[in-house]
Amino acid sequence: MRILIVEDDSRLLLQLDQYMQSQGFSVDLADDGEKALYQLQEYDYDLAIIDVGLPSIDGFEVVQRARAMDISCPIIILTARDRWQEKVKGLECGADDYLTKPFVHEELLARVKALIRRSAGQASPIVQKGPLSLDTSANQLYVNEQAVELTAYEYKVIEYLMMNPNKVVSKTEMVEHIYDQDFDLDSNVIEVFVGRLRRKIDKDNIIKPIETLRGRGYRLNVNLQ
Amino acid sequence: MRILIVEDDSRLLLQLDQYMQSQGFSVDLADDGEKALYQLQEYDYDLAIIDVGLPSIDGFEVVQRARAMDISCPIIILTARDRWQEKVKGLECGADDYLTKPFVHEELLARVKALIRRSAGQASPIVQKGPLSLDTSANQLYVNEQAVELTAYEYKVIEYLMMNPNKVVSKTEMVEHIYDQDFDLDSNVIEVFVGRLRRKIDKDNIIKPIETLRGRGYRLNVNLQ
DNA sequence: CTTCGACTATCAAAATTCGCATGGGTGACT
DNA sequence: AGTCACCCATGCGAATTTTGATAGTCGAAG
Repeated sequence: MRILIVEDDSRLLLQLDQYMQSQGFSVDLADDGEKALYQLQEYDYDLAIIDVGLPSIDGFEVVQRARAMDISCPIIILTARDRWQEKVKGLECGADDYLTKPFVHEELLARVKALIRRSAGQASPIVQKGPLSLDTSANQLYVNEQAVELTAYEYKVIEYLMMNPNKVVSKTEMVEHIYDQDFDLDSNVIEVFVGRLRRKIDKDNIIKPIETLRGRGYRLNVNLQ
Repeated sequence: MRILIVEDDSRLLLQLDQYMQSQGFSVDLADDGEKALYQLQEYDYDLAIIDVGLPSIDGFEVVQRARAMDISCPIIILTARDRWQEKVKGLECGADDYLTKPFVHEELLARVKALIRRSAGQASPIVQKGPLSLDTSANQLYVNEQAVELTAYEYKVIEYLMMNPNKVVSKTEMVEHIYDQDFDLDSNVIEVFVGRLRRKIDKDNIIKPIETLRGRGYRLNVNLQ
C-alpha cells in the first residue's frame, strides 16, 4: 500500500511518515500543495492524507483540483479547526474523511485502513472463462472483450453455465434453476436458447464454448490455461 | 438512496428520520440490534447509521455480525463517548466511519454523502458521464452544462442510474433503493419517471442516455472515451 | 458398416409478456 | 381554490418467449 502524506509542519510530517512506515505502508511526502498535486498525478496512490492548512494552495483546493483531474484515490484531510463547517466543506470538495488535530496515531491508522478496505471492495464481480467473461453485476457478457447483447433468458442460461464450467448440466437442471417452480419440463426452450447463444457468442463456430452431450446435457468448455 | 437508521433514543431517531427524509433519502428505522440485523439482511441499503449504545445487542456487535453475514453497505456508527479507543474499535469491527454525539445534522449528511459517493466508486461529488453531470451536493443535473430542473423522484432515479453507469439496473432494484419498505412493487412508477426523464434530458432524442433492456431493466449508457 | 430410433438443432408463427404514452385522480402545499 | 408532483389504470405496439413442426445428427445394436 502506497500512501501520500501532505503536511507543512515538518515535525508532524516526519512523525507521521515514521508511524505509517512502521505500520507497513510505503510513504511519500510533500510539504506544499504544488508538490502534492504533482505527486498525485504522477503516482497511483492507494490513499492520501492532506493537511488543509497549507501555504499557497490550501488542502481544500488540492482535493478539488485532484478530483477535477480524475484522481480517485481515497483522501483524508487533516484540520486543526473544530468547526464543523470546515469538515463539511472538506467532504464536499471530494475528500472521503477528515480528522481533527490533534489526533492519536491509532485513530488515523484505523481510518486509513477503513478507507482502503472500502475502496478495495468495489471491483465488480467478473467471472472469466477463457474468451468469455461475465460481469454479473452489470449483467453483461463479453466475448474477447466485446460486449454481446443478450435477452433476459439468454443471459440466465449463460450465467448458469458460467457458474458451472466444465460440468455436464442437464436440461432439467437448467430449467429448474432458470424458471421458478412448475414449468412444463418437456419443452425445447433450453435447446432454443442454447442455439441462440451459440450463434451470438460465436458466429463462425471457432470457439465452440457450449458442447452438447447427447442424452446428458450441455457443458461449457473452458481451456484452463 | 435508501438508508437504515438504528437508534434506541426515540426522540433522536425520529429527528434523524425527519432530517434525512427532508434531504431526499428513503429511510427505514430500527430501535434495537435484533431488528437492525433483520432489516440489513432483508433489504439492500445504500448505507446504515448505527448507534453503538443499543440494548441487548450493541452497535459493535451489530456491525460485526452484519459483516459476517456478508452485508457490505457502508456503515456509520454513532458514539456518545469521546474516547478514541471506542472509535477505533468501531472501525475495526467493520464500520466505515463514526460520529461522536452530539453532532450537527449537516455533518452527518456530509459524511453520509461522502460514503455513498465512495461506495459507488465516485470520488468527486460531481459525477460526470458523457454529456450528463450530476452535482450530488446540490442535487442538480446538467445536460451539456445546462441545468435541468427535476422533481424529487426524477432526481432519485437519475442519481441511482448515474451511480451505476453501464450497468443493467432492474426496476425492482430501483424501487428498492428509491422508496422505503412497504411499497407496492408492481406499479409502473419507474417506467413513468424514466419516460419523463428521457423527455427532460433530451427532447430531441439524440443522446439516448437511458437504454431499455427488455425484461431486464434500464442502463445508463456512457461513451467511455 | 449400416440401420434405426432417439435425441438435438433450427425455423417461423403464435402467444405472451413487457414497456411506453396518456390522462385522470389524489393529496400536499401555497 | 389552484398548482404541482406523484401515483395508478388503460390500451397499444413491439420485443421476447414459447410452441410445434421439420430436418438433422448421433450412437448403439445388429
